[in-house]
Amino acid sequence: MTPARPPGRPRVGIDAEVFAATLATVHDLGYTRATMDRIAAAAGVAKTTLYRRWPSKGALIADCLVDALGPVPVRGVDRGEDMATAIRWITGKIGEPGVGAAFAGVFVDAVNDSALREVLATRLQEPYRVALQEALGESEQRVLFFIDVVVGTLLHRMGMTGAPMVDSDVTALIEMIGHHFTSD
Amino acid sequence: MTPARPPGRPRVGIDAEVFAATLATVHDLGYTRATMDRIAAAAGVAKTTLYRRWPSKGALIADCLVDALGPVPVRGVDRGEDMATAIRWITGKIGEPGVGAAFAGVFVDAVNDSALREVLATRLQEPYRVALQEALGESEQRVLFFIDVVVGTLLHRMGMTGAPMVDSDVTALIEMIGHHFTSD
DNA sequence: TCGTTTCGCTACTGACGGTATCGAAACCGA
DNA sequence: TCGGTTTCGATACCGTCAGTAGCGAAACGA
Repeated sequence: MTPARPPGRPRVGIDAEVFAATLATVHDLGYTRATMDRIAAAAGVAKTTLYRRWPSKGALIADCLVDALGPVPVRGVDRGEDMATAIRWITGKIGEPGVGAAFAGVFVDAVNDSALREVLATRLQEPYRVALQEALGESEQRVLFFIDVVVGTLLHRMGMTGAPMVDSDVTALIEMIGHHFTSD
Repeated sequence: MTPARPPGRPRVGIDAEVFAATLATVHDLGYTRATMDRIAAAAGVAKTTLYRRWPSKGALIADCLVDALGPVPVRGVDRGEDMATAIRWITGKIGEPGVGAAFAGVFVDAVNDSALREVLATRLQEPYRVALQEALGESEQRVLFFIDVVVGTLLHRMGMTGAPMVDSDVTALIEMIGHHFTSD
């Protein structure tokens, strides 16, 4: 049932090394200084190889984030618990080295790049929107609002101060949102 | 008491035209394509003149935003009313042509530019933080949290969809925040 | 008219995203 | 061992854009 391996030189597992090198470079130098040349050098790969696998820097970062984030850990039994879990999960992820800076950087790039915005909306936001809609039993509009508030708040703090949000504010965020989504 | 006019060619009111040209260019072409050459051309001014008055593109955009936003219209009598007023005010401003894109663009630039982040924090956020602290009678931490939630949410929606937040979601944001800040 | 300051213009540098080309490496099947 | 196929590496290159240098001219006050 496994498709026959195509002939030619195989695509060895370069993605993992590229993703790691991308996050490390972004963590060290920031999003704008993390050039494709530097990422390629850090991964021990030619720059042309990057462009053979990803159409643009934004697409590489987006895929890197998809890989770094993984699925949202919700179980679908208790709505309030799932919301708190999701908020603490994404807070922790954004606090990981390079993830927050990469997130904010690609998000900014997307503001004036409709193609990248499409990539971001479909590859990043869409899976989490669907998962949260099922787990929380909320409408699409309310889940999108939930994502806007959580991610927007965390990224704004990250962009303004350069550091992730402190725990007491995360707790306040959880209480505020939880109260809003359970008061009806 | 007015300081004697210095000799030499006077600095005529170029700022207003430059700010208008900046917002118009950003509105037409987006943040990244709004190059300093294009802004200068739209303002009928040489590019070198821009760099004589602002040290970088980010600083120009930041000053342009300060000019476009103006003071926050709070009166300091009713806390809930002032919060709703402030939220609707910044929502409307971000929805104005070019303001939202400029805001998101300079915010992204600032993520990896500590100098620009300093400019943004002091020239943009600081005055509003002080005004809101006085009007709302809240601590610095809670006002900064308030700003993170409001601006972050609006910018995230703007960046993800390319359009400002619809009115029903703005109302939900006001209710959620108002409830959170008056429940103790 | 002279001194001072700002402006416009042209040309330039350096960095970066992205592309083109060509030869070599890595695999499969025969 | 030997072609066929595909991917990779290296180098060179283009276009764009932020930011700078230098010079002459314009706009004032005295």
